[in-house]
Amino acid sequence: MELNDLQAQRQAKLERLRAAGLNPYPTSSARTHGIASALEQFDTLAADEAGLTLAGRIIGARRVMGKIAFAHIEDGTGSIQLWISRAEIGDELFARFRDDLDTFDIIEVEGVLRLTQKGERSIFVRAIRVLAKTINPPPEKWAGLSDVEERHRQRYLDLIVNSERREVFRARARAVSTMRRVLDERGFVEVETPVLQPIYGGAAARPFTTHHNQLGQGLYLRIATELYLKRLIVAGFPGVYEIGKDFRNEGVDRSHNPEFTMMECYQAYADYSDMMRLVEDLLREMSVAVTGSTLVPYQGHELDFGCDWARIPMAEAITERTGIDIASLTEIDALHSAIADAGIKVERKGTWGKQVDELFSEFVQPLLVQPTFIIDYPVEISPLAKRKPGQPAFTERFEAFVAGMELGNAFSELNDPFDQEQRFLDQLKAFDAGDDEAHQMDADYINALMYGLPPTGGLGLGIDRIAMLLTDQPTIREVILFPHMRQRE
RNA sequence: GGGCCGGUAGCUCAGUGGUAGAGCACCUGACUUUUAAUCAGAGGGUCGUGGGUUCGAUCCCCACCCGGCUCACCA
Repeated sequence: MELNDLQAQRQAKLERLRAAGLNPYPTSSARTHGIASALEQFDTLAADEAGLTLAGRIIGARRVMGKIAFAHIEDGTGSIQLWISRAEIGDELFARFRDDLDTFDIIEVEGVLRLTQKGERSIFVRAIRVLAKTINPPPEKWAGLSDVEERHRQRYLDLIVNSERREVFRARARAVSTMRRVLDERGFVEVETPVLQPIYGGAAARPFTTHHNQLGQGLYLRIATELYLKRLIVAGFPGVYEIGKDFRNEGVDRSHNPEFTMMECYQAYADYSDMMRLVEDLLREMSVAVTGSTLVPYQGHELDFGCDWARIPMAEAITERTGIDIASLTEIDALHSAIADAGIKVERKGTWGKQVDELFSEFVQPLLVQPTFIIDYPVEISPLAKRKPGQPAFTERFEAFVAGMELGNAFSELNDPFDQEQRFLDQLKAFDAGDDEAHQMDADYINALMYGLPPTGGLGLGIDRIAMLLTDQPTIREVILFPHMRQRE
């Protein structure tokens, strides 16, 4: 291991500890209290002059004077000041604290709680022991670690130094546990389905590929859990859900990470309207659990998860923003002509469904700040959704939008095996025509449908994006502990 | 993938075609109530990587690597 000067100095201190017969990495701590609990009981413990042992990482500067020293330790529950008197602990231990310990070292102190003259709650130290000597020095005292790349690559250091960021991940955990609680209470069964799949499906995306050596089999990392979960509704579960990682081989930006966490749930004898109410309920409960309110600040907006979400048919939304009535322009050429006649600047797409999606993404989606359901998507871009009665070109599908971001996708699940087979065949044609995100044919899924899928409502929600909203973070990387980074030499 | 911006000490950042700078941190010394402790002193650099131009490149040119923003693509 090559060490720089600062690391070498710390290693030398470590060797001095060893030379003095001290183990710089002992097996356990004799801690009697967490710091937060010691502070809660401070008055009582201080009055009793009760001896206690605390442990933690030295944070901030050590303030060492000739015969007295101060420092703070932090243990994940809180932080407390150490008050170290040379007269109390003796010359040798005082010198060891001064000469062989550093900021970031993890130590254990025995002593009594006592207020300093300045009134700070402190532990008046009678003994010190090293629990883990650190080799790497801390970043700058005030600016801290601010380089975004380093914060993401060395998340552990980011979270040590910028300890308030730990709250973002605690909040994310509260959001997920709330989601689980709500789903569990409603009778959904949490299940786990394959990540390694011989056929991928359930979303429009390019997959990662991998390989099983012993079986000599090519495999995909799942892009969605959808088709396996619906097999379980066929199997007789009244409702199932899975919270797990999906993997999509696509670009990285402020709202996309190649691996991301998705919650998908399916409910027998329900439809997409039920899923809309479920989304409303989930986000309402999650926002309260995370922020204490249904009014959530996000990047200068105030999002309201307290009331019912707007429900706007996609065709209406597009007509309102562009003047183009996609419902009456059901051929690609007619749609292109209308776009040209209206003088609308938008990228030309090769198929009607993709063109509609493009109009929507360009002119409608960015405006959807408050929670909104866009409903009734074109069948062409919804190969797993049931057709809308009386409007066969559209489906009972919605996507949930907040702050211009798509949070989720849901539909009344297509359960007609013949229609489903035809949709897959259409997807294969699209794939052959160059749409590399088109679905594969999943014959086993068709076989499952042929045993009967009850009318089912299905929903997928992006957990990372919800975490962004509820913690007011501008990018998905700030709510992912270890976001994908290009490998560094 | 395109465009723009960036990479200099452990960290945060200045800077220049001619010996590489600051603050913090670190090290040495002083100091018995600090909390951005204070005071005095010292050390610390393949200036992202590789080429090129030049008497001389951290600086100019080219390529590449890594990142940020943005556009494209996408859930």
